[in-house]
Amino acid sequence: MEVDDALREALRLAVDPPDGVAIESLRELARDDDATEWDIATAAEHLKINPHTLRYYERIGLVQVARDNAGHRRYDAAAVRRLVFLTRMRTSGMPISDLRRYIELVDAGQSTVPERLDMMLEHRDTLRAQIAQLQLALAATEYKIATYAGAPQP
Amino acid sequence: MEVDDALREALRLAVDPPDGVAIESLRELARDDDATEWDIATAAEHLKINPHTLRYYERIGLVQVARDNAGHRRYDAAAVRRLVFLTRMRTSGMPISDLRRYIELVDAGQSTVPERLDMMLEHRDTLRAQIAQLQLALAATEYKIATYAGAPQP
DNA sequence: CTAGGGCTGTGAGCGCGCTCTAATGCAAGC
DNA sequence: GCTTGCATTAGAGCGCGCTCACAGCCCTAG
Repeated sequence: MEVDDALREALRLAVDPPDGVAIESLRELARDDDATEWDIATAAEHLKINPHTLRYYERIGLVQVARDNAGHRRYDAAAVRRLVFLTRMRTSGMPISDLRRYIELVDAGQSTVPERLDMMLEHRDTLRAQIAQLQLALAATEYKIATYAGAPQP
Repeated sequence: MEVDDALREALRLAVDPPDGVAIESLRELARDDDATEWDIATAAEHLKINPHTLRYYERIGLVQVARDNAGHRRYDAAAVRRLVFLTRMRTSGMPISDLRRYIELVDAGQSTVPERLDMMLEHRDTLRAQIAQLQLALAATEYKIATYAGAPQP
């Protein structure tokens, strides 16, 4: 069947790892180069988010950030690590309300580990479902591309 | 290195295909069972979107839907197929403005195939990037899970 | 000493994509 | 015939997550 072949090909393209996730991107999660002390502009640049958003996150209690003697924010390694995690969770669709809850738990100490684990397990499910969705969308897109490119003006 | 092992494991979990995308989910894209004639409630149920949203999509020109003699919407196979595609694109983050443009092109006929192809190619890039992002988020989540579950109250 | 630029906090504004409201209408069942 | 229920339309409203505006402060360069 011709259509089935096209579908299978679209599926293959959609599911095959695109270009490999670099392990370096992960290492930062465990890293601890405690020399960093960034101002808000630098932090925003590295995290690729708007400085306004950084202030906003602090306002709603997602991070605490120390000030220098001019009253300006100084982002240390711990703050940056937390923000990396937060932005990862945000870009993967975790709502701010959940993040506030999670941070609340983190700040409450070790006794909250079980609930945090629950949250992460749930988010893992969400992520898997989301990835599956995106792979379907990718397959649909590949299919359209094949249709459009394969037979130019039929 | 212990940390590296944990990272690699998290990565493996994140990138390995979770439970396989069913090819059946794709087949509907090419299907043509022209017997379908759904009212808005049925269509909404099948597409898993709010009836209000269906009306909204029609209002902004994403689909045209015929009426029965009571003036109620009747979704035929063509409309449903288009809506399946539209919702897939929506859930994968394509903005409504782009979808309007795309539909405009589709309705304008074969001569717009090259531009449609461009749009799909661009969306494919977006999707791949998005999936990569999600896999990073998933890896981060797996890492947290491993931390929380692996060493209960260290 | 002064001007400029970038920071500060806080409240308001905004864009997106729905989602609901309100007024009205048709159609089947009792 | 009347009620019940789901449909219709256009327009208003809303929740989320930023994003910006404003007024004031501090530091540095000239």
